Amino acid sequence: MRIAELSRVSGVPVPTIKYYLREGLLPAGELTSPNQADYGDQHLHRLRLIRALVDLGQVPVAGVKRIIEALDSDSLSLHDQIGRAHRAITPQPQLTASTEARAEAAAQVDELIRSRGWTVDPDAPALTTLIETVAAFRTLDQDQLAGFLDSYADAVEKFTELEVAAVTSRADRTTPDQIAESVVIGTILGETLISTLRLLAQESISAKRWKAP
Amino acid sequence: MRIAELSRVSGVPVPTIKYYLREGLLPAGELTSPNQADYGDQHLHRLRLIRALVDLGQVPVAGVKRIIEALDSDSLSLHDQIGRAHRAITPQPQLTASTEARAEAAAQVDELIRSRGWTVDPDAPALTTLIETVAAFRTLDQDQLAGFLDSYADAVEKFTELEVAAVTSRADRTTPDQIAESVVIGTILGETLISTLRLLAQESISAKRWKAP
DNA sequence: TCCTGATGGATAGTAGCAGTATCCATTACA
DNA sequence: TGTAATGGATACTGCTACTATCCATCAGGA
Repeated sequence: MRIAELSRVSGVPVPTIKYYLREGLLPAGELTSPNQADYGDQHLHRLRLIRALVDLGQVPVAGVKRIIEALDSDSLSLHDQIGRAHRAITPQPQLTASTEARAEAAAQVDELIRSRGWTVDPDAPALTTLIETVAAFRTLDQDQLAGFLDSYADAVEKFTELEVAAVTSRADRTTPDQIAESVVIGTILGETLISTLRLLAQESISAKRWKAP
Repeated sequence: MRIAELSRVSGVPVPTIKYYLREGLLPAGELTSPNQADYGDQHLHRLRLIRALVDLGQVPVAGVKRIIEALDSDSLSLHDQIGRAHRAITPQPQLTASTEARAEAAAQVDELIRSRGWTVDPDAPALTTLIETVAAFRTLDQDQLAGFLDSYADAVEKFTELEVAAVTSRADRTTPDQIAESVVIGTILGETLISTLRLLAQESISAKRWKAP
């Protein structure tokens, strides 16, 4: 398939495909002559993955690149592939909390992780964001929300169990590469799923409780 | 307090504060002379809210403005305030799915909402995103993840119950304005909380299951 | 064989976002 | 009384994610 057809089938404009090629998100097609290349199904698949991560997952292009590099490096263990994908999508936020608020929040988070027996790299960027967020709740006079941290963690563990089940339910039928891809898609698009479901659930409850008659 | 002190206390640079003033995110201080204005605690509080939404919640500045306008308009019912805040943070993604995939996904989502008895505005932008995401799962050969939609919704309802409890637990002690603000903070920072907790839970499980020995 | 239109590859340009920087005529206050 | 800060206006910057243009080929139909 040539680039025009790839563009037509995927719905991605040709200049954008060229841009993804330049950025190394998409592998080059097989050159059949100095100015003709052939693209296959794997290019279409990759392109769809890119668009899903960018459009739905709101992952920046540079992040998609890091994710793809992790997926493509078969020398990495699945755990390391997942770790890199996580790092690629965890924004390192501006540290905005006061030192005291952060220390308090860090203690609460540490206690949470300890009591749940989670194994977490102390350098995980998500940890910083979590601490900063808990601190923000307090700074914004929303201590009661910070108090629900443990219940939030309960519900989150449910998701994670679901996802592990979803991934392992196919483990016998797929290659490690496909498992890694499933995990990445589940992590990123799963978040979009959760947040939109949450919005809808909230809207529904809000309508029942507070809608003007 | 003058702008320099507001900057020092909040950690936000003076030019940025001026930018927020220009954009109407922050109300002007009270002018005590043509070139001196006085800022109070409500300015500091507002500034902290802005930074939390921007830095932690990843809400674009234009979205923060719409949220603040919703919070400030006391003519709106709580339900409408929440609705506007939701709209301000729901991105309208590029429609990327094929017509058939979208129709299938829409049917699944409709069925989900019907079976749960949710009251959802058919124009809710989150609905479009949800349908597009479910369609993307299928297009990316991850049908098994789409199949978990109902279980995801189960877990999401738990969050929403938690949040309603958190908000109403203070309802007798706060004004409607403060309830609306709590809901907004809970919605947006709550999402940050959920996604970082999810990342940590995944990392922990991934370490236990797949970490190279 | 000739011509039209597409292609790969390179380079340059653009729109939007979130600030930063600069300037100026005041004004606070040591 | 002079130095530093302020409100307000305008201009500039860095970054991201594309778009546009150009060009020397090259495929495929008339």
